[in-house]
Amino acid sequence: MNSDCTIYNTVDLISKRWTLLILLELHRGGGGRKRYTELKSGLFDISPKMLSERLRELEKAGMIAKTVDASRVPIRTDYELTEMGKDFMPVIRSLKGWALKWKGDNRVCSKVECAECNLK
Amino acid sequence: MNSDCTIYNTVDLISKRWTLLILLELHRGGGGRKRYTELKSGLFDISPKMLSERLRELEKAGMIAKTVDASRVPIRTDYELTEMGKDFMPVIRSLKGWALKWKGDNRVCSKVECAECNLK
DNA sequence: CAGGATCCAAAAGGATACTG
DNA sequence: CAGTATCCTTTTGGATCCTG
Repeated sequence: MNSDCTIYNTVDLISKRWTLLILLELHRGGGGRKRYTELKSGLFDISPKMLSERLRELEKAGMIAKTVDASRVPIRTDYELTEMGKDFMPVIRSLKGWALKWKGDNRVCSKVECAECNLK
Repeated sequence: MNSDCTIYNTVDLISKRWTLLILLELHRGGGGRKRYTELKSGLFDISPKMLSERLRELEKAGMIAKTVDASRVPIRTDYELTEMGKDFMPVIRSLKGWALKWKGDNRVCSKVECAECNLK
């Protein structure tokens, strides 16, 4: 369509399955670094293929940063939100506000561990 | 995943291809009613199947309203944003703000008629 | 542990023709 | 005009096994 349109490309990135959930997962509990396996169990149904694919996309987009510590065995990898990624949270918050206002009768799910709802 | 989670369901709705573009198209030029064909030519690459499918979804979600005037031939149909739909614009605006801040070097495409960028 | 490689099923989307 | 119906291609994603 308009592959040189920033808005369109942004929508294209964030509208992919799991993407928002991964960002929320990285934001959970005050942010900070999270391991691949940690993310994987937080998003408990995701396949390794999907997770690494999305992580690659998000890293390329500049929303997350990857740190590898190869000095130890096994290799340790961490992911965290960049400033750009953190700054995206208000967008999600805005979406949540809208949903709470207009879809309130469906109510936000009550599970404490629901990554989708876990945005303050 | 969590089909009873409002946030998740919202993301699921709006992240579908064309959905945001249709909303923007309905918002264009001060809002107001738009005909099916009008929308179709505004989103010039969309297939009739996609357009009617998305319109149905959005209507069901309560974001747009459909008006049919069968008293005349040919039948005239109009679509417009509901209050819920209009109230969604700040969410898109928030997304655009983020994109302009962080993806500014890619710049928003300059075409005046670009529906994606046409949000004030 | 942190993925990559493969294979396969399902869903999404496009093109086109048709209709009340 | 405002779609529906059909067919077919492409994409997406899940399951699983493998490896440095």
